[in-house]
Amino acid sequence: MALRFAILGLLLDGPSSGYDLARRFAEVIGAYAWDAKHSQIYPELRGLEEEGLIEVAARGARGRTAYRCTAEGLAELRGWLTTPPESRGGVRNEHALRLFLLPALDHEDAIEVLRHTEAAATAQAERLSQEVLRLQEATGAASGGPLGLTAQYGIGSFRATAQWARSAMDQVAVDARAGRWPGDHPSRR
Amino acid sequence: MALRFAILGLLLDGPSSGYDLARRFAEVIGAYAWDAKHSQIYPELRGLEEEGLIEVAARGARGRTAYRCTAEGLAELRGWLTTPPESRGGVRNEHALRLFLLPALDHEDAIEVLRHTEAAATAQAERLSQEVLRLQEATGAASGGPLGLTAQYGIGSFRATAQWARSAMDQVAVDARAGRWPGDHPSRR
DNA sequence: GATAACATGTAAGAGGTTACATGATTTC
DNA sequence: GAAATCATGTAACCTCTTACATGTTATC
Repeated sequence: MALRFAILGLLLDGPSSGYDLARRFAEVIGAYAWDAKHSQIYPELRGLEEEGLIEVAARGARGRTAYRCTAEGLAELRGWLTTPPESRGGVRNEHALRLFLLPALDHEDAIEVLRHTEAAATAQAERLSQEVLRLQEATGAASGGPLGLTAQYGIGSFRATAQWARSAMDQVAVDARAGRWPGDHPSRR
Repeated sequence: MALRFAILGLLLDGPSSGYDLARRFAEVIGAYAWDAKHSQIYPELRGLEEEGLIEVAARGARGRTAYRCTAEGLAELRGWLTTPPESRGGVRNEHALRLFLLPALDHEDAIEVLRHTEAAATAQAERLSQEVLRLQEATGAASGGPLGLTAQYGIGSFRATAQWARSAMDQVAVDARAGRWPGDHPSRR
């Protein structure tokens, strides 16, 4: 379901071909919010056109077909955005899973993994901060535009992760000293 | 790939049947880290057994088959945990996507959505805080055990989201007053 | 004896990835 | 003219969800 709305949203920035969309997924949004390959995009575009949510805006060389979002498409997207996701069921977050499984490692390895987590999250937050500055300059908007807002969200998440990792290292060390770290006793689990 | 490691990790807490695992996914871990249904779990258990990563620990009434993690299974899990995810490609986060698409809404609806986001994130953080307190009491560990650590991670993420949403509301308001909010001008996009 | 909970299984289909495949145009 | 890039398509395969299906044991 989400893919079609991602496409509708991207088409609001101007007519795009499947090829254009694939590039924007791969180069930009794929790193922040949602990813998709061309093999998924082209069939979806056909579906969206059949439903009247997008229409052909132009045909160019090499069989290029650019689409635009119709009024119906915009209405559909707005409807989806203003309906809160029912959710509450079924997180599927590999990062969180890895953290949850950390007690399978002995405390030294666990701390090592947390060190990596902390370093990676800090680096990501740093990278996005640069990105936001660049976007604010480029757009002139306080938010740095839609990408700026999303990037700011990413910064907050990564900083929270880094902070959590530091605190978790301490807690693992404390538990390990007290002989309470599960991964140090694989036999009696 | 992740499912098999989730199962191996769960089996470290003691022998479990597919039914037991399904319940733990549905009632606990599914809300924090990873979810799976029994229709996925049973075939995976068969695969893991064929590969020697788990073995039958007991057979009980009603065809119940409990498995335990073998030494090979633990080694496999530890290998996966200590190998950093290559990632860098292909986020698939519906929440982030929704935030990214926010500029498709007029500024009033966008702020309304952000208000919801803020309220929901705050409530989740609150709920998890209670949970951590409970886990710390129950386990006697500073971390509150593996679930406690994962829950703390969740708290940090939700607080970051709530904070971001407050800041985003301000920025949308500023951009809207300056006539720079894209969703207020659907025609000239 | 009925009902709830335990326990496992299969099948159809959506969503997604990787790989294979093809051809047109631009650029050097 | 070769190579890179543009541009689209298909097929096999994996993961996951939903629904259908079946039988057993405990509890009231």
